Amino acid sequence: MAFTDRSRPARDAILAAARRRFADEGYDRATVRAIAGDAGVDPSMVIRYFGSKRELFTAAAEFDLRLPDLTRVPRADVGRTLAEHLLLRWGSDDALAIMLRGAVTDDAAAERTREIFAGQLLPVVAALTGDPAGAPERAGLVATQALGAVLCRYVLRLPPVVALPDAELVGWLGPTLQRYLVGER
Amino acid sequence: MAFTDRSRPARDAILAAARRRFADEGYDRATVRAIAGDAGVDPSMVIRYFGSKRELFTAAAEFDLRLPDLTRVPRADVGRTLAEHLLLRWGSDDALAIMLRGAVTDDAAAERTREIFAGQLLPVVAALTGDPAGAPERAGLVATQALGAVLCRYVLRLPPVVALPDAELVGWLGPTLQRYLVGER
DNA sequence: CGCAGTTGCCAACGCCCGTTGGCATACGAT
DNA sequence: ATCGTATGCCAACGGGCGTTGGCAACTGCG
Repeated sequence: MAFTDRSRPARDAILAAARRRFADEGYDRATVRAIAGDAGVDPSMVIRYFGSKRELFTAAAEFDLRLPDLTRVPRADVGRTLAEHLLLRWGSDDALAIMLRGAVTDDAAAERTREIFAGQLLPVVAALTGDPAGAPERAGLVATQALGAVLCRYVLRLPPVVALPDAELVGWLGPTLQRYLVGER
Repeated sequence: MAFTDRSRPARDAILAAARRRFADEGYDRATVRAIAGDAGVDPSMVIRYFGSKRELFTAAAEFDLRLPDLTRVPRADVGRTLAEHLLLRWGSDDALAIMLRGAVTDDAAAERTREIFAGQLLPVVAALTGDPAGAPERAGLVATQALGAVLCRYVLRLPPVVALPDAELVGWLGPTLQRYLVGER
């Protein structure tokens, strides 16, 4: 069975609703029925169009972090540039919340997170550093600080971290990322 | 209804099994039935002794991070000391995994995390810094790095972060925490 | 026009969940 | 020894879940 353009609005609505629900509630709590309700669609259509709840999640968790090419910014600014990008772009988007909430809940989603890490963050770091052997380690360190910040700010909502203005947070995190990216070992 | 010492072994077994399950699977996936099975007990006993699944979680998530008194270590070593404590103590324990997995899944658990943050980490930081107004901000920053490291290492299991030896990880994270704790703003 | 195939809706299935109530059994205070 | 009560087990409940199959309505191609 194939799908025609006629069902595009429905499929798009389902995907949008799924992203919102998965981001807000995580994999387990976001129910197919609720997603269908948000999308104004029957639950059975969700299964028809996406196969299963898990496949729907996979489709919803497909995203491009669009990391900047750090080789094109002055070497002294790479930490700040990355921090800005992570907090401003990822913060406003649901992408990272989906990723975190899903990854913590679901093993398949955790695997997906590792893929995104290996496929998107690691290459950027590897291209930047003159230390190819140390690239995975450096990328991992960057992840600890970047994901930790997103976690505390957008998922746990720790009050002082939420209250901190973007610029100030970038001011703190930038040097940390700078050191992890290109600092001495 | 009160409980006698006779049921202590059962209650302890339930609590231990709950900690393991909540840490491994998060709040939603850890079922009362599975916990009871692990503890060698009927599911109904879990409810009888703890009231409900949520109350069981609350009991299981009750823990003391036993943060060191940083005012008793040389000021230059506070970052490294804290990093060591977080990774070595929290890493070997299930406590933080319960906290993270629960907090991401469940609103009540997220609130609990905020309480632990405010009740245990913040005072340590406040006692340390000469900058009382900046203490919450500094504690928040420490949380981003510390929880991020635990997240990447023990929950997401990012390979490079898992592979990094404890000592080396402490070597990277120590200076970061040092700057957040007592560095210039 | 006729027909194959997509769409949408409805009802239902089977499953597992947290939770409850009842009923023997074993204890411990009196 | 007796009795109140805590313990343990069993069976069941109501409910929500993901998923399935069938059936009407509509579409677009020949």
